[in-house]
Amino acid sequence: MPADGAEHGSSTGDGTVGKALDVLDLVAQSGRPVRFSELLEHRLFPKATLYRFLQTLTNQGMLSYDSTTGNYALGVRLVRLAHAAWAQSSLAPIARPFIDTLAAATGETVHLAQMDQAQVLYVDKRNATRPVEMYSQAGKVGPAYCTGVGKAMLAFMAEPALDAALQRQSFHAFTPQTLATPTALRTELSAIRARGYAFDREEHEQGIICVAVPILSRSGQIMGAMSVTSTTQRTTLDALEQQVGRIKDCAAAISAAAESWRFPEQNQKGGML
Amino acid sequence: MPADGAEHGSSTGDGTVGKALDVLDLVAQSGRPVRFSELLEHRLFPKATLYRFLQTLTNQGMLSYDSTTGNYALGVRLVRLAHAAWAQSSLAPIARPFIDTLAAATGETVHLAQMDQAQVLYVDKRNATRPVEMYSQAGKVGPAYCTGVGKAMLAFMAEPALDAALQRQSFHAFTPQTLATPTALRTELSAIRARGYAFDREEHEQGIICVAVPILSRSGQIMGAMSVTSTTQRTTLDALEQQVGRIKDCAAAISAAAESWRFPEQNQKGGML
DNA sequence: CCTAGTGGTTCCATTATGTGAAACTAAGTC
DNA sequence: GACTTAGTTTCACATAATGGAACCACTAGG
Repeated sequence: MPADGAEHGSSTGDGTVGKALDVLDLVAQSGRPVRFSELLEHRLFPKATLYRFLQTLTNQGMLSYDSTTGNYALGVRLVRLAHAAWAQSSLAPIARPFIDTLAAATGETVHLAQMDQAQVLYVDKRNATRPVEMYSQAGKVGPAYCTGVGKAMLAFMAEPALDAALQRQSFHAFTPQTLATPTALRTELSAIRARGYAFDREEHEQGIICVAVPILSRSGQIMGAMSVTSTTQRTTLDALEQQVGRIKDCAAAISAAAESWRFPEQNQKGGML
Repeated sequence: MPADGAEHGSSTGDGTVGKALDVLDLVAQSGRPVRFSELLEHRLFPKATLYRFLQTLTNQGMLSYDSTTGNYALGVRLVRLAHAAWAQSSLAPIARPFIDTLAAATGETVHLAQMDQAQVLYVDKRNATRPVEMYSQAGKVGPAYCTGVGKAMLAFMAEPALDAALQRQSFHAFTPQTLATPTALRTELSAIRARGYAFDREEHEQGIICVAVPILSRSGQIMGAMSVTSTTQRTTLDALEQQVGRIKDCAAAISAAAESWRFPEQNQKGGML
């Protein structure tokens, strides 16, 4: 019984379906339409096997195939599925109004993120100046160990899941400030847990700082995190920290909204809240 | 669920992977987190089989499972994949600047759509007057036979594909103006082919009109379509038709951009354009 | 306390399915 | 015309999916 934690087998784990999804990832990772032979070079599967997977996935609309160039690309069916995923499994639709308000109030960039495969997945973003850019921004992934939202979420994960997640961090030192070892990170995480929110002290990108708070369910489960981000030119960490009350209020509001959400249709049966 | 459009390729066709994806669709269709038993009621698979698929998909992050409520929902991994799909297989990223310009110039709503499983998939949208509401629109699907973009694309499809697509239209008469038979539609399609662009004469929604043009590749392949949409209150079809030159220019520009795109990295090897 | 019912999980013999080396075709190249 | 390189098909074989049935874990009711 795989509890709902942030645990994913990923690597060619569960049977045929898992393998097929690996192929999907392979195409996604390459970031552009790719030829059969290019995919083959990853040595993930033998020729015939890979071929069969590509056929199947194309058939299913998960991949598209351009017969003139011989290129495989991710299929539009994914966009359709993602639309549904977005609506039902991410915090984004619930959080939207709150994030709008926060972005307007702070005048800074606001990120909403969730955990996916031990990485940070940005599910929404408000850039005070520019309007939102759908899948171009949302859907992006980033490292967990060196971003504000990432650390905020890690800090409030249960031990077994946390352990698994830490195992999968790359601990690449993007900047001199990056906490590039598991121990350093663990120390930081308990500080965050005590403090209730996290900082990004230019750990991922030079000049970029943020303050991030976790979004917890009533039962204490980590659902996501949000951050207010800025640059060292525009402001300081201390100044950002002034906003923390506001941000926590916003997170609490999102959490409450998510709680009472519990999906309309469902209540008709039995109010098992 | 048979509101509009055609049933999609469910058919439980290609092996295990296809079946697993059907389960994914099942969850997507329900539009909210669902219980095991609810999914079971669709009688798509026997108990044990369905259970195994849900396990696998959850493991893979394609579904998420909330252990407190026992609900399955679409997983965030889909959002990540969609991000990639968006970037590599849809016209949206290429078309964006052109669409921006067009929306600004016309002051009307602009849609960018592609064909997915014989239905129209909106991959981008600009609403000139109000702030952009892309989240709610991009990823949405609509019927092909009674929308401007749908007809524009159908009109320029090759016969075998067109035939298959028509087979899958529901031909539900949304309004009195809807072309609700294959023959009526085919007549309209050849008119569109001759004219070079399509109208929507309140065929899908009362009061909504649009003019749509196909986006064709150099080789004549249909890549997508775009439309300028308005209401009968604000304007008339004749007035919209005035814009057609502008729209066609925009479509041509997008096509050209897509052509020259051909994905950077790729040219290094052999210029097989 | 027992019994029936519901919703979910696990077993395991059966067999369908996926597997992949190798053979084959198509299209260039020298 | 011999020689690559890229993609497709075949087929004997073994793995992996299948699903009926048994098995919990609860809850309700008697």
